[in-house]
Amino acid sequence: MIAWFADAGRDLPWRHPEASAWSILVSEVMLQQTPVVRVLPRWLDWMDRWPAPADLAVAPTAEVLRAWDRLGYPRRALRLQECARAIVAEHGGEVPRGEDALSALPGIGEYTAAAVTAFAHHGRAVVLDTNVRRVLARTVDGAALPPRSLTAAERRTAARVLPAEPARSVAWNQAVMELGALVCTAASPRCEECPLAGPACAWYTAGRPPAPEGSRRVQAFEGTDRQLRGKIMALLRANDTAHEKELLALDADDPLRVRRCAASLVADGLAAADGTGLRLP
DNA sequence: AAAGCGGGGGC
DNA sequence: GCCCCAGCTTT
Repeated sequence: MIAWFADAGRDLPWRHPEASAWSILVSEVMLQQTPVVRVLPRWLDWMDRWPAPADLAVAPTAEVLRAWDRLGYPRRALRLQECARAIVAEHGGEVPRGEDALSALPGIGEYTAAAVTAFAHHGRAVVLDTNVRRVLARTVDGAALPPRSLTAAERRTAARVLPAEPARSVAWNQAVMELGALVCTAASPRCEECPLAGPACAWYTAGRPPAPEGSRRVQAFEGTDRQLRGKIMALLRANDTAHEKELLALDADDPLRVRRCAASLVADGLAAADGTGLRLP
């Protein structure tokens, strides 16, 4: 798998040796639930503008939200700025080492703390993202897909198969994640390209049995508050402000819903009240 | 453990 | 139209 990665792995800027720990942390936050191809241009622009935590810490939040653009889940942008401020205030402007210290930062959870430890600090950490979980579910458990939410059993499995030697564990984490992203994909895995196709993969050996019916249920999006919040944020990014009339026009049939979403954006710190309308914070 | 939280691209 | 994407936070 590590040999496969050396040959087939993508050349991504946050994987370059000169990438700072902060730039790697930023990439990990942007990549939370967002595909690489969509992150790439935003990350380049972001790191150009705010190369260090101290730069982002003092940036106007409205500008931060505009730079986040349409990466989705804009609360991540707020958390990232809070994270930068915490790093400046509590860690002298340097990304702290250790998963506990990292997890204590805003917007940094179990996965991101492990990923920063592995990829920025080259330490041994159990990195369990959606790709790693799927590869382990297939190779170790012979299942088409991992459980819906991360289980203790998955953590045990991952800890057991992770190489003991730190440098090798980093290479392993990088390789298995990339294998899941490029080859061992959720919908149509390319087993013919996979270095593990054969006895190394329990699922392949079992004849690639399908996942149980209805084991996945995606969140609805059309017509949800999430979608309307997104539309409101798009207005604010474009114009800085949105008048009440523009907001209500986003869902002419349900002014209550518009007000509810506007209020929730204010509560989240993503927008501020501006007369009867909204503006970026 | 489940729900809420964006947005876009692949099939 | 459905499914998925380098998850986190709150309930």
